[in-house]
Amino acid sequence: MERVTRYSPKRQAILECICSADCHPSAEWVYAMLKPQIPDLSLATVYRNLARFREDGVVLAVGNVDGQERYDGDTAPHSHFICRECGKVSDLPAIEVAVPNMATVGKSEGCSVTFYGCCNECLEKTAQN
Amino acid sequence: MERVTRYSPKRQAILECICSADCHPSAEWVYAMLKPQIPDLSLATVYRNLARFREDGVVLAVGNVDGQERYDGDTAPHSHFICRECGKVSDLPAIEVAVPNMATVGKSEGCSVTFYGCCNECLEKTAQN
DNA sequence: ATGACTGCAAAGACTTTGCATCTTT
DNA sequence: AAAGATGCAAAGTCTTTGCAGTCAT
Repeated sequence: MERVTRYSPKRQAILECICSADCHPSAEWVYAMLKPQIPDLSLATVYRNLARFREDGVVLAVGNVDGQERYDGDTAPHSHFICRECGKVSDLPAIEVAVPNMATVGKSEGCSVTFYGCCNECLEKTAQN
Repeated sequence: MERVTRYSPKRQAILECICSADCHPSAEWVYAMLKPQIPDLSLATVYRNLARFREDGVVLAVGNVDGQERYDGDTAPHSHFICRECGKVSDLPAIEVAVPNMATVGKSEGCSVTFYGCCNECLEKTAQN
């Protein structure tokens, strides 16, 4: 009953694209990025593989920005900063988080720490006006 | 250029519903909850007011669970636990978070700490089988 | 009266899915 | 050959929006 995973150049390309990107890309972004090199790539394939990667824990979902889910190929623990103006997602160091009452609600398997605000680029733009 | 906010019994009901709920409801949930008491309530009205509340900071978006955004009427700082099995959202105490490199990326205006795992109810169900 | 609020239905946006075809093993 | 992977287009979901009627001030 084991599901076999076969090699696929497209899957490989999608994974490498996410892992080499430093922008925490969306499915659409990955698609747009690879389409020139792989003309017969389908957006559905990107979505299908992204879902697979997430199941396998190879990739993490960072959160929804302007309606699109953003992914991170870096699974090492760290936190994020999301700009409310331009939607840019930046990395921040990992933070030690521990909650006393955890046992009262359930068993934690992961934690996401996300800061929201205005990135430096957008702050500058605002200051200029 | 000021936008005036008029009184509306439906808006009032929606806000009270969210604030009195302890389940971090979705738009659909609020609608289903109020529909019996307010038969001519429209789902669009729930969405419109939810968006307004969020703009005004009266309500917070907790995150997307199974495709639906969940809201929290408690704006006091605290963290959340989301069960991957049943989607239940539970409250946890606030956590002190501070990141050294914050200034390198932008100006933080808020922070969200969310734990993911399996809630106690689901753990029990799994254990029984 | 004026402008805000709402219902309804249509439109939008993102993501998933069915099916025939192509690939990998 | 068997089963997985993909393209394409259709379908699904959640959410937003246009418009005309209703309501608060």
